[in-house]
Amino acid sequence: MPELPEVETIKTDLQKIILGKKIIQVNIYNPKVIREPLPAIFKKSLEGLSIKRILRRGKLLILELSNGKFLTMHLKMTGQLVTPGGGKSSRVAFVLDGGRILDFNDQRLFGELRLVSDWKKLEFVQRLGPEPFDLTSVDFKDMLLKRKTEIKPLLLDQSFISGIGNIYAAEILFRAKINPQRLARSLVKKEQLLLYQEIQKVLKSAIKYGGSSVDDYVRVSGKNGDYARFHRVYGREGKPCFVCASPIKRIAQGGRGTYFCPRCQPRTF
DNA sequence: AATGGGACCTGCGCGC
DNA sequence: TGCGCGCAGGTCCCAT
Repeated sequence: MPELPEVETIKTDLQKIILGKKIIQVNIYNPKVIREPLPAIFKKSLEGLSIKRILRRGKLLILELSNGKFLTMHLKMTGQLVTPGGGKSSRVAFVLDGGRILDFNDQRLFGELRLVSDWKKLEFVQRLGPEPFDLTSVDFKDMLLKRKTEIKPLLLDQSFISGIGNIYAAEILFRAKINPQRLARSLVKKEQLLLYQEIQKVLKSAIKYGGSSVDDYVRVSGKNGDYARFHRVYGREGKPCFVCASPIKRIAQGGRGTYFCPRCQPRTF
């Protein structure tokens, strides 16, 4: 799915298109993605409301509505928000005033839509760690020292830091020249700072280029994000490292693929 | 606290 | 062409 840069891109795309628009009709093609309230209530409550503000927290997208409630959307692995609608894996369609249709597509049905009175009270949100751009390097260093885990799975842990997913964890560690299996608390000061800086740089740059279209992710217009061409390791198993030409390696960590360059990111313990 | 496994789902690409 | 397997951007839940 969309990680922070993709959700941020969708947020700004949506702001240009649906801000202030009224939701005329909600068509539910697969009720599974509606987590609360019951689908019929969800539909009825939303119809007639307009969209006041669009926010993001971690990988969660939040639409503030004219009655003060919030529509939260988590795209998980394959969720998309696209207009015009009509996609084949459309699960919910929002018909807006003016006739525009915003589709929530989700091939794998992991995505979650909720209509709630306070998004900040969601358990999922309560557990989220800091936003990367709100975090200071001093705090980040402290956080690293407290953790005994391998650094790569830690970057994926949304209660540690929110918004980083499998692609950007790999890209960030490559640029910081840190082996993904290093223990968080084993990083020396210089590495801690470099990691902090690369988190900021990679995420900002990915936002600037509209995110990474690897599998399903597309922008609201249906067009691809443009950051994948800057990927240096993700999905490049066996291919030569752009820096040193050694083959990129893939290992499993916590059941997920990790890509890295064994030469640029050596295991120095 | 941390780690490992499986679950939730659908679809794609690969080797045979 | 068909089949079985591994894999996929995320998160939750359970067991150890």
